[in-house]
Amino acid sequence: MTNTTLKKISEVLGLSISTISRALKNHPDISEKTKKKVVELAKALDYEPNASAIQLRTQHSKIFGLMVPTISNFFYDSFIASVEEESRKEGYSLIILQSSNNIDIENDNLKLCRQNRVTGLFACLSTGTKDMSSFLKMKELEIKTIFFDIVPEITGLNKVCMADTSVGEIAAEAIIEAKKKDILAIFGNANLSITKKRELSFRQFFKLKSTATKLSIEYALDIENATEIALEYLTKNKTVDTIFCMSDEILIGVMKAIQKLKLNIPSEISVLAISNGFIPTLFYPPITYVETSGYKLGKLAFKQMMECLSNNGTQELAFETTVESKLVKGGSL
Amino acid sequence: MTNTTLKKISEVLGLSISTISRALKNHPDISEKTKKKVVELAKALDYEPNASAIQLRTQHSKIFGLMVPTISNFFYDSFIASVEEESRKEGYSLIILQSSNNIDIENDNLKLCRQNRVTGLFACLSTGTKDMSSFLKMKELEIKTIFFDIVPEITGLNKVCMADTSVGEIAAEAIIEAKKKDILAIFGNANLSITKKRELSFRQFFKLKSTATKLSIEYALDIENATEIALEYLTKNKTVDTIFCMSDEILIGVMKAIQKLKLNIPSEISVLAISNGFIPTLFYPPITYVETSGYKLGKLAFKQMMECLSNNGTQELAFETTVESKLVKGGSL
DNA sequence: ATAAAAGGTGCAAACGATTGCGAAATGCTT
DNA sequence: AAGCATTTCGCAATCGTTTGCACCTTTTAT
Repeated sequence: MTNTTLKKISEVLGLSISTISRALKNHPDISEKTKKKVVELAKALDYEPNASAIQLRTQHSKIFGLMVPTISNFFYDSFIASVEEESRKEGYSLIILQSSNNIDIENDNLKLCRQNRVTGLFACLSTGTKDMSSFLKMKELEIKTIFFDIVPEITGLNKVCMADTSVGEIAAEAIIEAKKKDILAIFGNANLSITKKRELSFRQFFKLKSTATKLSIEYALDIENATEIALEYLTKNKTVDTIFCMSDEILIGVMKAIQKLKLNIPSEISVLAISNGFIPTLFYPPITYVETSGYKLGKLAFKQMMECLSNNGTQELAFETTVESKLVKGGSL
Repeated sequence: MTNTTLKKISEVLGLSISTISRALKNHPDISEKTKKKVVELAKALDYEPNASAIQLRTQHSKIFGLMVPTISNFFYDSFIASVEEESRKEGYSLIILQSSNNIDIENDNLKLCRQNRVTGLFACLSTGTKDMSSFLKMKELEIKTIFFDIVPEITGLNKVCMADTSVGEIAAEAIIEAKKKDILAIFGNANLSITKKRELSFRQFFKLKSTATKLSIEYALDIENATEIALEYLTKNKTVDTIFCMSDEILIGVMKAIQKLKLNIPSEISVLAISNGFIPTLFYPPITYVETSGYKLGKLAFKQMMECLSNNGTQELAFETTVESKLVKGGSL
């Protein structure tokens, strides 16, 4: 029962609740003298406003939701960390949710967000999400949603992504510049738009700039699968001089194969990855990678969220923005 | 304005708000016929209770807070993922907070938890936390707090930890069994109780079981520092046959040194780590490690939280529980 | 037939804060 | 000293839900 409320303060001071409320908000109606008294007592009594009451009254929650397929992921955890930082600065709390790539859980999570009347939602779609109706329901409730990384294909929504097209091109350009001739490129889930974009731009850049390069494309389901693919190419087909990895998972799988075969990087095999930047530095020489920063994407997503919120009422804008990427040279290419 | 409330339902049905409320909660006072009508309309109107209103009325939030020094960490992210899973099952939401090892932020975060009237808090102390008063304030407000991983030294609090003593012993035992004779053991921040426990038990086990072993102890501040230390020992002092790493960070640093020197594992140098299990598998051969599972710790912490909550009122119990650990053999020892 | 006991429902207060509006108190003008 | 503006504050409704209590029907017992 140590909870201090406006009422308690008002009783002690013999003032009305509304006066206390206004004094604490520095309302011009209240005299400096009163304000001072109130603020001092509030501090002494450790007054902390009840968020539920405020939310109920103002219909405004100071809470954001953030849903990812999984928290344990180099990209997402830095994204989360980034958004959390900004949220705190703005006085918002963050409710974190994992969908585990399960559509039922995803919907449950959305419901939780609605029940908590979150002000906004940062959402990364789970792999299998086709039906966007739950998300559209958020829109009806005026819960601003920013989609990131894995985003719906329909238009008219707020989305932030890595500039996947340029990511593919940067990677291809780096390989061509290094004069590599026989490339094994391993991509992830072929159904995701992110994979499609990266692969298409990667391929097209080669077609455009270097006809002399041999390009083998494979898709890996997980780390083990990437290892298998790499092992097969590296043992059977000894001509491959470079392996391109679309993600950290694939890089990890490929590196297992390379270490197992005790191949020297880059003299015997070159490696290039698309990565958040952590995994590539675990190896020696560090792997050269095209940076896709969850941290930067988080900052962008947050910025966009704040714009959505400030742009309140007027017209319903929807942006699609991207984070540009760059090549970070290690010693593997 | 698509928000359905009890009031709206009551108006449509010509019943009172209280009847709707009770019908939806399956209260025995309400007739089956009425219940059916209400439930159906609620579904049709997509009724979703307003969490703020419920919290305000019941003084009970269905929200947990979870604070870690940083989200981007193999151990913490799996801990978070684990707690999130359980929370969802129980209908709780999770507010995630990072302290960034900054005491001011830590206090801000605690304040956020208080304002949101979280039901419980999972807290991992930041490195510099000496003053526990903010945490004790939580206790006054009857916010159940479970400390994990890095916990306060004072007693009478709920704590869950890895069984750090046995972790040290398991590691020492594995090294002795492998008949290693010249060990470099690198630990982390020497001020943390977790470091002290692990080091002490590690040391004592050697003193007890193997007097013939040479043991060099060092402390690394970060990844780079670990690399430096390892490089120095491995180049100057060629007799070291095993490196023990207290954490993933240190393992990463050490592996950089080993890869740089192109030393063969385990023929030229053996490695043993304490780890969550992810990093060790990135290398070939996989590193042998003593498992400290953030996932398991999360499950334990959650269980303890639920016990705290159910044990409501009666007596104020405080438990200190631990997760046992085990050796996971790779090929590095 | 009548009183008592269920059964079904509604009233109204409460949770803690915000806010439009009105009222009292003060100061100023002439 | 009377009138008016300004400053300072309180009243009361409201947000959506829960819940103790009272009320009105039925049914059941006598």
